[in-house]
Amino acid sequence: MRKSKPGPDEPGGRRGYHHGNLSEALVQAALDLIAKYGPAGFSFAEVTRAVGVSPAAPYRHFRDRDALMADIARRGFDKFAAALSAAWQDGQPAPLPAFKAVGQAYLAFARSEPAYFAAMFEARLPPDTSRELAQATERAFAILRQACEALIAGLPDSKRPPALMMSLHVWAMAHGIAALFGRGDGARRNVPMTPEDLLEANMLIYLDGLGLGDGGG
Amino acid sequence: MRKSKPGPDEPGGRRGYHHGNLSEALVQAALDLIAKYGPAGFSFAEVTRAVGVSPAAPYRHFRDRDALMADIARRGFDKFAAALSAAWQDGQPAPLPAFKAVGQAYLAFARSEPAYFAAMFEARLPPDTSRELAQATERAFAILRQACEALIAGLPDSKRPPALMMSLHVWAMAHGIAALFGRGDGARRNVPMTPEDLLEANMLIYLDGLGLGDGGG
DNA sequence: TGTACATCAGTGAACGCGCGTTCACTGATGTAC
DNA sequence: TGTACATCAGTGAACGCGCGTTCACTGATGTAC
Repeated sequence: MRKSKPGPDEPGGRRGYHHGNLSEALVQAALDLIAKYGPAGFSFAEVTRAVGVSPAAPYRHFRDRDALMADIARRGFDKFAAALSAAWQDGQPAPLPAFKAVGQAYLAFARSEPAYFAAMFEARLPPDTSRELAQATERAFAILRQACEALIAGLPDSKRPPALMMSLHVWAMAHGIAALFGRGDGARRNVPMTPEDLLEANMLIYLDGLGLGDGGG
Repeated sequence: MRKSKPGPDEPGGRRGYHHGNLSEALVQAALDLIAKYGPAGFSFAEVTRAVGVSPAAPYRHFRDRDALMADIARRGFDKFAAALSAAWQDGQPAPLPAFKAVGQAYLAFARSEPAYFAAMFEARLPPDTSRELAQATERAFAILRQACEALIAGLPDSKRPPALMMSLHVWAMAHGIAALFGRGDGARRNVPMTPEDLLEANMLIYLDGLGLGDGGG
């Protein structure tokens, strides 16, 4: 029922009904702290101080710290799915460039939303934390799979790799590069290539290996 | 100077000089806690209780919690380098199977040493934490690079990819699969392939793309 | 339109707890003579 | 071999602090009539 109430029309503005949109404000404050100190770097109490409410206030919205974290991760996967989907553009103008754009969108998300990324992948939330989180994760992965299926469609039947396997590979390559080299925070390693170039090359070589290279596809 | 003192000959045994090998014991206790609760899941105080010493004892060995964590990560990279090196076997009996073994060793390490793996990659230690840590990381990566160089050597000059780029790709692929699907703790995702099979296939397709496939190499 | 009431978001004080860190100390060990 | 001394790993008590969580409460809002 919580979700059925309309939010404030002006983003960030108060509506005058007590705090207005406390749960939203708590999420934003937690994101700021995660961006600065990592997913373990904030406390429930610290978040209430940042928002300017009493330490008991969040209990009206979240059972505990983990529930807040899970909600942040869920929102993160929703935004992530939207970003990947926007890059994919239903495979327009052509599957290959659209596919590359999805990979770049993965890195762009990790860099521009390090707090969401950390909540999604580094918060060590148990897999059964919430249905909403699992479903949001699934929706994001579905975009990758969709892009892989469209690319595979260009191959003759006998040379088609399993779409699930290919999408897991793509996820792993993008995630590996994002996790090791592409995070927005200071943990970046010193390598003489941008994560973007590194991933682009990795994808091209992989696609070549599948027979989907520029020449062969 | 701390390191010049000989450790106990019997592993885990006390030597009778006060605790004996407290810093070792602190590291082991911290590893147990990290394995259970993640890299943020232990406190200095908790570690002293597990070992059975006073809360002030660790200060003789580690400046603070972060210094202990950095030492654990450094030890982890040393063990990791040793594991990769043992799998590589100087490229014997042949570069390709030895190379595959390195990838499998990456996954085996992530699974069998989740606490070290978490300290190495998920503890968010600042990159300038310690020289020893940076050097140990470099030594582990050097094994990957060495394996890539040996494989590349089988290609004609004009078709050789840059060894650094290739080793970063290999690192990213192995790390992506380990991080998403191959950790020893409960965070595993439900996919219908083992991480080992997934990585093996990913590497083969990538090597095919480089012209290093079974047929072409 | 006006009033009485139900709802429930947020208050603020309180609690017990574990934390990191300090300090002067103790006592086992190693060694100089 | 024996003694006196220096070293330093570990003690244990103490501190102030921020934490999560509870509770009866208050007061703004929405609504029934």
